[in-house]
Amino acid sequence: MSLEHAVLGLLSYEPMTGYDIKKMVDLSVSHFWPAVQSQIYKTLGRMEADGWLTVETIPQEPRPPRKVYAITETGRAELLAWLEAPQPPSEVRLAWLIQVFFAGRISDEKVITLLEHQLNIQRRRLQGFRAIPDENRESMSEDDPRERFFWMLTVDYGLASAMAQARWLETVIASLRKGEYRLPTIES
Amino acid sequence: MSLEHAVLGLLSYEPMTGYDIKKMVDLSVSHFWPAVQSQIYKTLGRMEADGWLTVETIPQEPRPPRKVYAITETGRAELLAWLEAPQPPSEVRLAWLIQVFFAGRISDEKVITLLEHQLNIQRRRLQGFRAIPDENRESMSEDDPRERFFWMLTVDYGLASAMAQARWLETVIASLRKGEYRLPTIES
DNA sequence: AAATTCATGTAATAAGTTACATGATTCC
DNA sequence: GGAATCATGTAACTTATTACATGAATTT
Repeated sequence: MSLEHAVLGLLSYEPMTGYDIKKMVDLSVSHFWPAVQSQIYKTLGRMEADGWLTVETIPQEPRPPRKVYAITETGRAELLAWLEAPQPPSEVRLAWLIQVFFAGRISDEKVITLLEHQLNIQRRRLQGFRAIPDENRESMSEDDPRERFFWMLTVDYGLASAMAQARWLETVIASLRKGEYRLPTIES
Repeated sequence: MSLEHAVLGLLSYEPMTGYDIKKMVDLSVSHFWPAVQSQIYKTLGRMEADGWLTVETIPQEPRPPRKVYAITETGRAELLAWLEAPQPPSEVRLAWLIQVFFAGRISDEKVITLLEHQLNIQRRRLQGFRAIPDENRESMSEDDPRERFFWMLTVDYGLASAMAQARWLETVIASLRKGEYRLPTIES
C-alpha cells in the first residue's frame, strides 16, 4: 500500500502526530495520493503494529493526548526498499471517459457541455499547480535543493498533465462546435 | 458508481450474460475503467435488485444456466440522466509520484531507473492504443459512424495521455543524466 | 457570535481484488 | 495432452469514504 509509504516518507523528516501528518499529506502528496483523516489514523495503527513506527503518548488536558509517531529502523529500511521498487502501471479511473464512450446516446451539445465541465476542472487544477511555487517560496527556502527539486518535479508533472488534458479537450470541443468529428491525436 | 453505468451502456446495445459483459468491458471501457469478473457479477445482482435490469435464465446442461440481462426502461432513463451529469474531478493515484516526491532519499541513478520503468509502461500503453484501430477495422465497420467516433475518441485520449507522459519522462530522464535538475514544464 | 485549530477516534458502508470452485467441450 | 472457452458464483480481505462524537482555546 502506498499511503503507508507516503507516511513513512513524511515521518522520515521528523516525528509527528496523526493530525500533523494529515496536514502534511494535504500539502504534499495529496495531488497524486489523497487521503482522508480516518484513513490516516487507521494506517498509523497498522504501521505501529507492524513495527514501522513507535508512539509516544503525551497527555494534555483537556485535549486528547498527542500521539507522536516516529519512524523505526525497520520502517526506514522498508521506505528505502519501496522507493527503489518498480511500481506496477497505475490504474486510472475516469468516469467522464465512460460518458464519452457512450456519448452516441446524447446530442453534440450535451457532449460539449460535458467536455467543457472537464476543461474547467483541468483549468482550475492548472491554476492550483501554478500557484504552488509562490505559496511555498518562504517555507521551502531553507530545505535541501535536491530534495526541493524532486518536490517541484511532482508539481511540474501535475502542471504538464493538466495542460495536456486541457489542450486535448479544447481541440475536441472546437471540432465538435464546427460539426467535425476529428480525432485530435490520431489525425495529428 | 460508474461501473454500473458502463454496464448499462453496454446493455443498451443488446442483452448479454455477465460473461459477455466482462469480455465487452475488457474490449471497450477497461482502459479507463477496469473491472474484474467478480465485481461485474456483484454489480449485476445489485442492478437487478434496483430494477435497472431484468434477467432471463436459460438452462443449459451441464453448464451453469445462461443468465441473460436486459436493460429496463428505468435503467435506460438512469443511463441517459447519468450521461448528462457533470462528473466530479477524477481522483488519480500515482504511486510512482510518491517515489519521486521522496526521491531525495535515493541516488540519481536509482531515480532514473524508476523513471525508465514508468517510461516503458507508457511506451507499451502507447503501442497498445496504436494497435486498436487495426484490431477493430472489421468488427466496427458496420456500426454507426458517430458512435464509432466517440469510441475512437476515448482511444485518442489514451494515446494523447500516454504520449504526454512519455515525453515528460524522457525530458526528466535526459536532464538527470546530464546531472541537471531542470523542471521540464515550468522551465519551459 | 461564529469559525477555525488542535487531537483523538469509531462505525457503517462502498468498491474493488484475489483466490477458490465446478466441468464439459473445443481448439491447438 | 494441454489450453482456452463458456458460465456461474462465493468468501475473505483490502482500501477508502462518509458521518458521527467530543470539547476547550483561539482567531476572525
